Amino acid sequence: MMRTTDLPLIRRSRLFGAVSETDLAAMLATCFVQTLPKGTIACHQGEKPEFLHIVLSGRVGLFAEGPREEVLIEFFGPSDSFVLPAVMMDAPYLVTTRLLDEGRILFWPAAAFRAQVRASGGLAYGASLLLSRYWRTLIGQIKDLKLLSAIERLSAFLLALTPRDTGPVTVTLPGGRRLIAGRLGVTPQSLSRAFAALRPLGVTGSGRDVSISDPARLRQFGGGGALPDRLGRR
Amino acid sequence: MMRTTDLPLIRRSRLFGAVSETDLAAMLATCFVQTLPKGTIACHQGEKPEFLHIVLSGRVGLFAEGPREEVLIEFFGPSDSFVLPAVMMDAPYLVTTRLLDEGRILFWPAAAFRAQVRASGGLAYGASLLLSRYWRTLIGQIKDLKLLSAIERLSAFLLALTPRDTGPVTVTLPGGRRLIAGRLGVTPQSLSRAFAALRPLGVTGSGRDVSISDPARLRQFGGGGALPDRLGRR
DNA sequence: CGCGTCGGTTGACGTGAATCAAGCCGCGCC
DNA sequence: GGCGCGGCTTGATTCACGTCAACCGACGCG
Repeated sequence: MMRTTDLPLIRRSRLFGAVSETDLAAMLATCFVQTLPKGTIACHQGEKPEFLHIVLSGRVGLFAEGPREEVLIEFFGPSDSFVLPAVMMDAPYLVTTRLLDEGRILFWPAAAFRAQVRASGGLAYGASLLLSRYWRTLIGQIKDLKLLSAIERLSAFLLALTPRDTGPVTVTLPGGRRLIAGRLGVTPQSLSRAFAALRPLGVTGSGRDVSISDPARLRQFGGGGALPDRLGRR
Repeated sequence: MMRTTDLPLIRRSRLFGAVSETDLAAMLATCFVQTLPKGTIACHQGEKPEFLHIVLSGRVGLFAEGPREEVLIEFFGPSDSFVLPAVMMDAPYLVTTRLLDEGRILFWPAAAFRAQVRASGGLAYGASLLLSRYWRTLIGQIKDLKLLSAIERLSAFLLALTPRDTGPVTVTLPGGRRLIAGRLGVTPQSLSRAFAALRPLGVTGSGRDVSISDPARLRQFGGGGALPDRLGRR
């Protein structure tokens, strides 16, 4: 169930930055890996966690289910672990997680994880580092939601996808536009209009590919979006 | 600078739940406590952290500064530590923090904290627990922002302030209405209207005091707001 | 006392984004 | 080919919330 090619991916997660090889091997003894098809629901909002999940390949989305609709909160990519807070606290999931592509996921029994994070300082340190990064991405998102217009949020989001200090680029959206819309807190229609509004500023493309002719110009328009730490791929 | 009455408050923070008395004493050797007046800015958005701060008394607000305005993101109360993620990662503050009342604050030099969290598994474990709780409050807030109307958010916010399973109560808002408005992502005027809209549902009161005649009725109206873990006082 | 200030409320109006509703295009399938 | 379907765009209309502005009461102060 666990391949030799999985190990380097597992090692890369910040969770294990301060864990020795031998300790890591012992920890993984209770875990298993599964390849799951696109659309699989790994956690369901409201239920108690049975496993900590770590993404080895593919992408996963965190979805918030509301009384009327469901929106994406954040993407996770390889080497990210998700629902760590729920597992740590043994509290019900606040979100539903769904695979956005086919992907390989590491399953770590929740009780075993809690025991090990209490026993291993290195693992606990890794967890706090990981959670620190996640906190910052959420703070960035809240700032965007409260302070920026839809167009500015899209602009900031696109800029967060582009490498720093680059010329014209084309970036790949981490999902269909329906998903991006949820992530930005707007409807798909409004997202479409926002793209249209950015066209005069050099943003073009269709589907998952977006070209930005002049990132610097876009950046000065966006007023400086607040997404310094980004999750997902890489 | 540190009083004997401070110690119990320090102990109460989840940060130290798994730290022994003697270790705690050693950690606190590098720290100091200050009483600061209302309005003091403890951290300024964009700067690098010099200290980890822990609230011993009073309340602290996290503010996001945008291009046009500034809004409150979250409250912190006694036994909370703030800007922990920035200190952990030695990265610039994403927010500005300001004392909402006069308060006593523990200052813990950032470099010393980082060294100790790497050395002490108990401290790292406490940090990951604390950060887990914070993650959940932010997720709750994002869900509210994306899925609920202003009135529903106010309803959910008020309910998060009231004890579970209670009859008529009067709760105390953690700040003036201008602050609450920012926390809920609306303008003060809209907050005022939202209060007016909830009046028929049994929400009355002025200033910082709000009476709720029938929390159950309010709860079923709110569609189940998403703030299970609350920060701030207590 | 008169006066200014501040926090909050209320009203009239404007606007950004949601909603409703077509339309377009690429794709799989009978 | 003809057809249905899902993802995306576009237009017209509606609505929630922001904006501008007036007003009110509490408070502090000369």
